[in-house]
Amino acid sequence: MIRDSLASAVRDALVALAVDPLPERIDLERPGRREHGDWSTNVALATAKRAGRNPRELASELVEHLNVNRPSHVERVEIAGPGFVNFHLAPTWLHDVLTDVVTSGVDGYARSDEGAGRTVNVEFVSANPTGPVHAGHARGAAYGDSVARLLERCGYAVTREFYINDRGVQMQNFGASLAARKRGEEPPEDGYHGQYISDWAAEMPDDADPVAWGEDRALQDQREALAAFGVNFDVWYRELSLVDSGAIEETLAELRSKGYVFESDGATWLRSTDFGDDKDRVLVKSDGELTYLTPDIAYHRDKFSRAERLINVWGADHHGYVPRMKAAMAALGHDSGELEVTIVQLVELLKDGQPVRISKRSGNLIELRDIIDEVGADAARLTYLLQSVDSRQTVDLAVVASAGMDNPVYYVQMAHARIHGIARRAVEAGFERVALDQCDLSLLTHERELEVLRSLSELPDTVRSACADRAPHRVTT
RNA sequence: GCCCUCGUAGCUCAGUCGGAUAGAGCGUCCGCCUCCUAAGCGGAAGGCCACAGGUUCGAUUCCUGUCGGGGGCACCA
Repeated sequence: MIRDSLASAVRDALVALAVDPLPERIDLERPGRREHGDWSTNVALATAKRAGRNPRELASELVEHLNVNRPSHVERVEIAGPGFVNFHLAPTWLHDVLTDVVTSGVDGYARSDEGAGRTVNVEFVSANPTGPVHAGHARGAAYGDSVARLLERCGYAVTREFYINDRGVQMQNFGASLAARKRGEEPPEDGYHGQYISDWAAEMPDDADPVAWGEDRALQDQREALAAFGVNFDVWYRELSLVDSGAIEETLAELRSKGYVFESDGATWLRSTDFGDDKDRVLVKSDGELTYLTPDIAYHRDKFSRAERLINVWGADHHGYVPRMKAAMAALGHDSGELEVTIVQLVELLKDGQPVRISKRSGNLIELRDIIDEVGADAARLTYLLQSVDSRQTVDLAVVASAGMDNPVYYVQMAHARIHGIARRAVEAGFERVALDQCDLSLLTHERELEVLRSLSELPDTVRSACADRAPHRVTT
């Protein structure tokens, strides 16, 4: 809105000043310092060189022209620094922002349609179906869901997907552990030893298949815990369904027909080094068993048949796995970039100031459910989203649960309470709320009022960039 | 050893396509309760952007190297 009108005014000025070539884009940004005005452009710096002009002179001519032909709301235009052009605006431009916010509403403001309905599949959490969702999954859950929400806000058609690794030796260990507890015995050495195994075994009917029953039990538990966390998946995709549908064989056949598969040492290999991987990878082991990779390739192939773009949210311990999956997708003919993998760094959980060691073997783990019980789903989610997933995060549960100013969650809650307090007072005092177009917006001149409006004016850009960079922490900070 | 990632205020962290005097919260210090939540508000101090080079009008940002933290390097999943 205001940005467009300023940009077109700048463009007109450049034309009037016979600048050639004209820049393909005119950037208008909000200066960090108030004295640099409300909006600023570096266009003189950016175009002077190619147009054979002196930046400072060009800027000064621009300023002169713009002060004569002032766009609406503009009070004055100034030159600053090496050639920045700064616009100082009347508060009325922020009043327009308020009108825009109110008419667009909660669901309409800061929404964009740049996704244009393109399909994106966001896969996250994907915990093994051998136990509850635990603290190690929580950050990825909050992040993945928030990225999905941002994408939806920007007009993409999003599928939230959970991949279930229900094939392989871990499931057998899990089933054996349940069966052992059911018989009143200790689980096998390489089995699962958590308390939940005993609890679930007690629920298990005598005639149930421990593996199949256990998977359903685990998934039910995961689904409930994630829902309580505000995370709901559209698709729960079972690895076993790839076996049933023949997708794995199809995938192997396609890779083979494209010439990227070879036999060596009795095993079947993917020549992933053709696509940037640092070594070739085994698809079928010499004993005839599939590696973990092979069904996973088939799974991603299937996802590509359902969405134009894939986003995977993986834990830091999987980052070495990224090049081979990208290589496999390239072998199947997909452009790099159509598969994005976001690596979420680990969270160190502090309880009573001490790091909590999580061990799945011994069953010493903090469940997602425990965190929700302790601090609440909203507080936990916001805490995870306050920081870029690129860096390791330390979460102190005592702080998240605390009612003090060192807890940002609490700060937000208090602001919310206060706003409602003001509204309540207004009602008690007999004020009646009227439509915005019956209000005298020119009364909004206090610096604090303008500050709020300025923040609101930035929200659409914030959401857009948070979406484009898959960085929900831009919205929360 | 190789690869990825991070290193910014006392602490926890932002910093968008390379831009102006590097920002926020907490903590610290100073001030403020006689009606909108003191569960609060206002103000101040606080920086070798890990280090060394390079690229250019300009580098916290891009490139190379060094140091330090974390992670990964299977015919495991």
